[in-house]
Amino acid sequence: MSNKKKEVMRVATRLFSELGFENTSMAKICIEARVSKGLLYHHFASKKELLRSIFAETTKRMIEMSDTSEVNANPKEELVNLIKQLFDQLKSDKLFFQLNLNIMIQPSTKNILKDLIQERARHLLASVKVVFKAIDSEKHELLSYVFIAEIDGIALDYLAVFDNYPLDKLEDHLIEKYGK
Amino acid sequence: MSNKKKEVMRVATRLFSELGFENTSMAKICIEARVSKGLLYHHFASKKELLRSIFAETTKRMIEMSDTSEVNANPKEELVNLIKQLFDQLKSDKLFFQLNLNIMIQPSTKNILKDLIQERARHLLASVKVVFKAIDSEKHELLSYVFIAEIDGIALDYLAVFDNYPLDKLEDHLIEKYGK
Amino acid sequence: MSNKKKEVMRVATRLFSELGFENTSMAKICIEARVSKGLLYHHFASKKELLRSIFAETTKRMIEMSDTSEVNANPKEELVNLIKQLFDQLKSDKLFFQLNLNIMIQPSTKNILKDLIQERARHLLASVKVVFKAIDSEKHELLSYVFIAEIDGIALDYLAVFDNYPLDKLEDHLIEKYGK
Amino acid sequence: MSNKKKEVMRVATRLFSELGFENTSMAKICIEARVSKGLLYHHFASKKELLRSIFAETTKRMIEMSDTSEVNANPKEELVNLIKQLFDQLKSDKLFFQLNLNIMIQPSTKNILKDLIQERARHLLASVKVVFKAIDSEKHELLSYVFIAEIDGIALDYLAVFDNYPLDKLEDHLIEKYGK
DNA sequence: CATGAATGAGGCTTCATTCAT
DNA sequence: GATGAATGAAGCCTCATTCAT
Repeated sequence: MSNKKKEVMRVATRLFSELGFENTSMAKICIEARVSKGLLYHHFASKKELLRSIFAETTKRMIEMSDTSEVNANPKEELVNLIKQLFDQLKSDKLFFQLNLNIMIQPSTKNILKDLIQERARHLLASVKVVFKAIDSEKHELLSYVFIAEIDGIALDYLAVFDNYPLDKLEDHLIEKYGK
Repeated sequence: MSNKKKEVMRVATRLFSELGFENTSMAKICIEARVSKGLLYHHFASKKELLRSIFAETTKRMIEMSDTSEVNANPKEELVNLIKQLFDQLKSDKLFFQLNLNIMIQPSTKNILKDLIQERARHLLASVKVVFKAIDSEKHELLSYVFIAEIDGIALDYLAVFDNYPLDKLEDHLIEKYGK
Repeated sequence: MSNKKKEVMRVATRLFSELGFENTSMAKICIEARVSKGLLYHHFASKKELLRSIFAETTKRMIEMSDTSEVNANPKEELVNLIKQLFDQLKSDKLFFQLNLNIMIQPSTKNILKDLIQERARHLLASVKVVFKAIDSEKHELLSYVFIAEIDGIALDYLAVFDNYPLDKLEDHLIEKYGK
Repeated sequence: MSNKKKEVMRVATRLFSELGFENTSMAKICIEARVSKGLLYHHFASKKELLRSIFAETTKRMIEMSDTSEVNANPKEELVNLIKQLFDQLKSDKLFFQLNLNIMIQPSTKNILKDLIQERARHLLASVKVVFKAIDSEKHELLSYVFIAEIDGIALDYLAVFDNYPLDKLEDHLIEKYGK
């Protein structure tokens, strides 16, 4: 991928995160990426396609990351590691999580990304299920949904609902709960 | 409040939910509410004010509802009732929940509603705390945050992430977990 | 119809004629009509609708004109009058005829106006048929088509094909031919 | 002329016909002709030049065709043959005629082709005059103009004005009229 | 001959908001 | 309370053309 194309995606990701998809104009992206409108549309057919490219790229990276994480002998340890990893990301890249929540909820962007969201969700669920199957094979599906809901809910409350959210205490709580 | 003003709020709520705040024009609201632009701006100083009015009205209704729910002798029963009530609402008024998630996450609308969101969150947290205090006075704050995160996460996953979300199974699971 | 709306139609008609539909920007129409873009779109939903309005208005005027022309006792005299009238218009309002040829041939505009063109053509044919029926009841349909083709062909050749077109000689020729 | 250059002209002719000159982008021509933009501009200095090339090529073919038609002893038979030939072309290649009408009337394209249109018109008139001179030497010029107007008008009405145009009946009529 | 990244002006349209009536 | 004409900035996107490779 050409340098300028990458730079456009970088800038667009940041602006979509900070301002929201609808409030980020293609013109602003061009200016900040130091690129002409023509070039932007040379690489991305539309604003929607740009969003889809960003979302797909992100999903790809997520999947790669989870796939390369070594399979641990102990599933509970694995869960704890997963929790730590998620909370680290949440702390270090608030904007990125906000963007992802954002575009999955906003009706317009949600429709644009319908298929990609499904794909990502399926993959995430499958990954978590593998771990829970080793812990409780009977209720592993339900437990996976609960686990994901807890993480998503914490992210949502942390990013969008509460001021002074006790993120660290919640992390400790989850680690204790799932690590036994 | 005049009939036309109410109708405007009704229509705006629906359109904001269906299309998102940024994708709903004042013109569309006027047309669907059968009201002139002049009248709309007579009642609401701006689009932001309209959104704030809707959000505030919703918060007011939420608070009234939780305040009128009789104080139950048994806190666990109370929790179960709360869970049932929340899931019922979630099932019967998806769009409304979507709107609320939406505007709390979207950077632009979030800023418009900053104070109102805080107020609502504080109230919600306080209500839940009261219940958990009766169950486990030591960790009641943390448990309240977890409880809210679970509800929010389930709503989020149900509305925006998964297809075929097993909402009923999750409800049963929560009822069993919190009702002991 | 408000003054500004009429002015927009006047200006647009002139510019479409002079420059062609595709080469007339909405911005130019606004500037020359001294009207804001917002107002233009308040009155006309799109550039296509503006064109349709102009075409429909023109058709209306044409039909009114031909309907009010007194029914002449002598059909041949009537034909001669019709010819004179058409040539007068052709000479006095070249641009207007050019616009009409233009938009009926250009594929994009033709599609926009499909129904209106059909309607106008039907009316014109019917009017001419009435006259020819009184002259030659057997072949009146065919003769009407030929007559219209001659007029249209002359207009086309005069406006778009030949330099120094002998318009007056052709008028005299037609008058003699059809007036016997 | 290289294969790719020919292919570009073929594709451009078709697209100009189907969509109109203004609505056909150079990019689209490149895609459909499977040619890069660089190559297109290597062969044609500009979009205008491409149009001129197409128009000139067409004129050349027209002239060759009429020149190779053997000089017939009988001018009336020659006229009838000419009529048949024109109607055949009109039926078999509607789009091509539409393009030619199109670009001769559209103000922008008309200006681009001014000289080429004149040249073609002069040639056509001269050819027709030769035939009519043999029939009626006194009024041959006027009759030539009328004949051309009839053909052009019929083409125009057939292609752009009427639905269900009785093209065959008009052909028969002309054949009878001019063949005596 | 051939490619495709890159430009920047300009096109159509939408929109929140104001104001005279 | 109520109407709708009017504004002008800004948004997404298209396009002919150039140029380094």
